[in-house]
Amino acid sequence: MRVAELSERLAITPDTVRFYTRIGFLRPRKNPDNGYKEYGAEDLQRLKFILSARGLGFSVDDVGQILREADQGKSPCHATRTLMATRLRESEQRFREMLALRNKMQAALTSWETVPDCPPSGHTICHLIEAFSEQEWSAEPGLDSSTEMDAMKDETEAMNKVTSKR
Amino acid sequence: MRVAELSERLAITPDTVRFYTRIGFLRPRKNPDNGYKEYGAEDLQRLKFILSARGLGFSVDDVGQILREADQGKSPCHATRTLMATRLRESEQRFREMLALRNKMQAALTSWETVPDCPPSGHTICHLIEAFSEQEWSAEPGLDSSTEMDAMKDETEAMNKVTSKR
DNA sequence: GTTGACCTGTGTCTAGGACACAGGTGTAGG
DNA sequence: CCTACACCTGTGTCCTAGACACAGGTCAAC
Ligand SMILES: [Zn+2]
Ligand SMILES: [Zn+2]
Ligand SMILES: [Zn+2]
Ligand SMILES: [Zn+2]
Repeated sequence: MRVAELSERLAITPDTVRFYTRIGFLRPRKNPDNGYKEYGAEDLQRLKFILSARGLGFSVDDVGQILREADQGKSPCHATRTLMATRLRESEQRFREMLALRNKMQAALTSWETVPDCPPSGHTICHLIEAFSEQEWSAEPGLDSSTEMDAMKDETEAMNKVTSKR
Repeated sequence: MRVAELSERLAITPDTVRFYTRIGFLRPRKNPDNGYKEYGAEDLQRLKFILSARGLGFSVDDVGQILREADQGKSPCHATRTLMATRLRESEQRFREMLALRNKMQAALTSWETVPDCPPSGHTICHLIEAFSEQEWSAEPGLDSSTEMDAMKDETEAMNKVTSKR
């Protein structure tokens, strides 16, 4: 099996296979005739595992850690649990930030609907952006993350509703 | 004003100022005595603008486009509106993906609570990951994004509730 | 003059591949 | 046997948005 066949089998690009080869996750043997890399059944299994782990939110570094532990004959399960817990926490964090940003973007775009294009005067660069940011700095004096917390609560409710719906 | 003072004024790191200088967004004059970069009032204004735009979700490239247009004397408002609309759509997309991933991560971590650590057998790498992914592949046969759509609807409802709460 | 704290510009690094490119391989036709 | 041409391969570089390391310069105190 060469890169093309392996990548076709798992519905990924050859570049992804090359990448995991480059960082040492796959160990093909080098065909001495043409210098091409020949992948075996073990590489196929490893690549499947890598893709599964990546799809679950593990970083490439995490996968490397797990693979290394497994290669040494140790059970990587503890690392798996710990890393997943960490990644999930990080995910929540970014999720929260994205939610706040998304709301801000929507608010900006909506508020711009009633504002005409600003002429290119010298004392501003783009009034739309500058005005919205200024207004945001001056307004919302007591917004100490309590509304964010409410947002997160509603989020979670919605998500649980969805999850239990299956 | 040198990097330190400028960065201190806007509560950012000197590296950020250096970065925007490196890519040409700021144009300090070079002090011939010591080679240090001297920033003026215009740089301060531009940097404020850059930070506002970045905080609204524009990419650095977007900001460059807007700045270039403004420098040419043209009104960048149209570009601002168009780019923001695009960034908002992208944001929704990533938001949806993050939501799905987050649910998957939670489901995995929960399901692992009732499973013991797998011994390091030769035919698997980490049973936790492989079993969960397999189960996921085999289950959910008719999940053609309709449930995801429902999720998005609930998301939007929750968000609107939050937004209107202010 | 010298010590030492601080400051500066430049080069390199990050994650996860995507992309460009020069050259090799294989096969069909002549 | 040789060539044309499509496809394939490995390697090097690029992307975000800055963060970090580091050698050397600057400035005030002593
Ligand atoms: Zn004005
Ligand atoms: Zn404008
Ligand atoms: Zn087993
Ligand atoms: Zn395991």
